[in-house]
Amino acid sequence: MQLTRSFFARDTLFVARELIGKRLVKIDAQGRIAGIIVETEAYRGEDDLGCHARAGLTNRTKVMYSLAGYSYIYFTYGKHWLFNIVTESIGYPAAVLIRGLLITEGGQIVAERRNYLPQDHWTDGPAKICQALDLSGIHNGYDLCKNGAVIFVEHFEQSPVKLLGVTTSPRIGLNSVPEPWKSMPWRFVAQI
DNA sequence: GCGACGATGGGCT
DNA sequence: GCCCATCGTCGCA
Repeated sequence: MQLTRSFFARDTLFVARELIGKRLVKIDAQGRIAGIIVETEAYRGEDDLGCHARAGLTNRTKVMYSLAGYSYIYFTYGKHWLFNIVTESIGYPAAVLIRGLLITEGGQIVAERRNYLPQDHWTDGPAKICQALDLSGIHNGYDLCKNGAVIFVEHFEQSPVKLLGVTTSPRIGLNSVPEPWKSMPWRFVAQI
C-alpha cells in the first residue's frame, strides 16, 4: 500500500527511522524496479548546518520547503544525483536522504544500469540508487503520494526480509560541517 | 563575476 | 585506502 502524505508530514527523525524496511518503487518504460530501504539520513531545518537549507530558501532548496512526500533530487560532485523525500509541514525545510536499498524487483534492469557489478554494489550508496532507478533532476519535485505516482514508497503486508533492528550513527560525508551537527546520530541503518 | 567545494563513486595502488 | 573527476550552487567581492 502506497504511503500517504501523513506518513511524511511528521518529525524527520521519525520518518527516517520508519522508512527503514519500507519498499521504494519506480515504474518506467523499462519496467518496475523495487527495493527495501535499508539506510537513510535525516536533514532538517535551517539551523542544521549539515542540511542544504542552511542557505535558506533558494532555487535549489525550495522543494524542501514544499509539501511532504515530494522528491528532492539534487546534483553533486559534478556527476552524481541524490534522492531525498521531503518531510514535515510546508515552510519547514527538511528531507530524508535514501542511502541504501536491497533490490527485490527489476534486478535485470538494475544489473544493466549498474554495469553488471556484483549485486552488493548495485544500490549501497545514494548516487548508486539514482543510477539503478534512473532518477535525476527531471524527477525533482515529484509527488510520491499522488494517485498513479510512478515513484512511491509502500509498506509490506509481509516483508520478505527480516529486520533485526535499526542502528544509528553520524551522517556520512559532513566533513567540514561544525559540531554539533556533524555528529548528530541522524543516520539510520537496518540490521538484517 | 568568480572561486571554493560538496549529503560520491569508480578506478588504481 | 587514496585520489580525483566534474559542475552547480552559494558566498563574497
